[in-house]
Amino acid sequence: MTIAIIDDELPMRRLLRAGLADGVRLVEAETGEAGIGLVAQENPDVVLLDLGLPDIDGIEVAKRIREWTDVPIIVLSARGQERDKIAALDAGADDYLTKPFGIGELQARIRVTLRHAERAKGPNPEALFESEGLRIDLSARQVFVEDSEIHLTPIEYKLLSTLVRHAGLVVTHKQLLTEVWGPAYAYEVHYLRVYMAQLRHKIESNPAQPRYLTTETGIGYRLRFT
Amino acid sequence: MTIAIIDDELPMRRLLRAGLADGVRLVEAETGEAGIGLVAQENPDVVLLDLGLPDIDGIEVAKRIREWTDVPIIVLSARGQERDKIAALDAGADDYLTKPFGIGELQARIRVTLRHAERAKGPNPEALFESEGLRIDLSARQVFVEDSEIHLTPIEYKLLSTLVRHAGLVVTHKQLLTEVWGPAYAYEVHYLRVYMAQLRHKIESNPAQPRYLTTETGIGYRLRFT
DNA sequence: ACCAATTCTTGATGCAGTCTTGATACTTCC
DNA sequence: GGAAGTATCAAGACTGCATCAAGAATTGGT
Repeated sequence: MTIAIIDDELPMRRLLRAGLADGVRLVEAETGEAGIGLVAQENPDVVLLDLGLPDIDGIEVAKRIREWTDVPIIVLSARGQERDKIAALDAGADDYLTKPFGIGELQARIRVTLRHAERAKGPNPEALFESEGLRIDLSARQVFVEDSEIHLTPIEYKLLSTLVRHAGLVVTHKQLLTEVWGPAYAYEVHYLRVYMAQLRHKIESNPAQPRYLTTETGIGYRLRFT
Repeated sequence: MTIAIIDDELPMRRLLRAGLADGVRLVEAETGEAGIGLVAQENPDVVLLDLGLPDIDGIEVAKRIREWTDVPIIVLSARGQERDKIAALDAGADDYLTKPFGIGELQARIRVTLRHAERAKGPNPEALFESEGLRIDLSARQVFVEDSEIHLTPIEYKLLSTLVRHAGLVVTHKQLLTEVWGPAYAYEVHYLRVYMAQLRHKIESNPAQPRYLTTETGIGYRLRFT
């Protein structure tokens, strides 16, 4: 069992260390960026996240982590405002505790998330797609073609990452549109065509005969493995 | 979407009705026993549970519900003691809000539980037909013949998947036509002939003497196992 | 707060793949 | 042997796809 702590305050980390030490491996980060990297590297079972980080906002950290993993995130924050809680929970957090909190309650809430994880566990989605000349790292938000990094616009990246999360499977037009542009755009198939063309130009060596981003006529698109 | 409320205080139930009314069906019970029956009967998507019930304790209600279902339980309680929270969470509750709480926070926490439930449903089981040289994976929308993938057009695929869903059984002309082309085409048997021929050419090694896609003269077609 | 650069949206066009339809030959059962 | 049901082939109609390009909106830097 591994628990990741993303918090810049040493006293809080000490408290957590003292309260969680039994048979658990703790890994810690003091900034948002470091925290995201830590989660990507350690693949912990639970993430304890403070909102008041020195670099990026905790909400943003939660969103970034949610881009590639469903690991339980429990927010520990001094902010008790309702709008902070709602924002954090909707950003992908699984629970929200206001400081100060009892360590026993935190332990109980960790047990709840583990119970959920136990029930939900299946083929965990890979945070990395790698195939010959193409490498896509969802946790680092980086795409490499033949070992050189490629710049993608936000929509291009979101579209590609959606395909990566379902790598090998057909993803329907509707599914892509709702996940990338939102439910209101579920039938704007033209957008997909434009952006698939752009992605192919950036990723494929011969965009007219794609190796990776293949068309499933009448259905959607697919990211092929080989 | 159905939400079950187990609470004996009318003002609280009124508050919840007002705050959750949008497109949600609310079912209510005032006692623990009635609440357990309600959950069993209505099979709600979320249960909101008060701990201070007139008959049995809320903790006990949570345990009883957990004996047969994983439906999300959110405890709403006036008791703010840590030991109550721990007891409730360990009894099977998924979240614990202390009264008074903001209705917005409750809505957000309900969204979290629904997210979890969505994820726990997981990939649909047994969407796979496999027999000697033929493999059909409905979830990936892929068809393999002798380990090499076969490309099917949308109608071809829909037709084959309909046969797969009734693998081994005879599927009538009418049934196939209504499921693939729609009710308006229920008697266009000619379409079936054309597409069955195409499917056989793609799937059978000897289309004139089909091993898998067999004709049931006057009735329909069948996908044989061996 | 402004300007420049990037990114997003939208329309138009040619093309490829898919569907529909008709004609014809074959098979099976009575 | 005839009739109903079935298989096959092929061409035109049609839908869906790729691509280019220009104006609108947004973003980032000063």
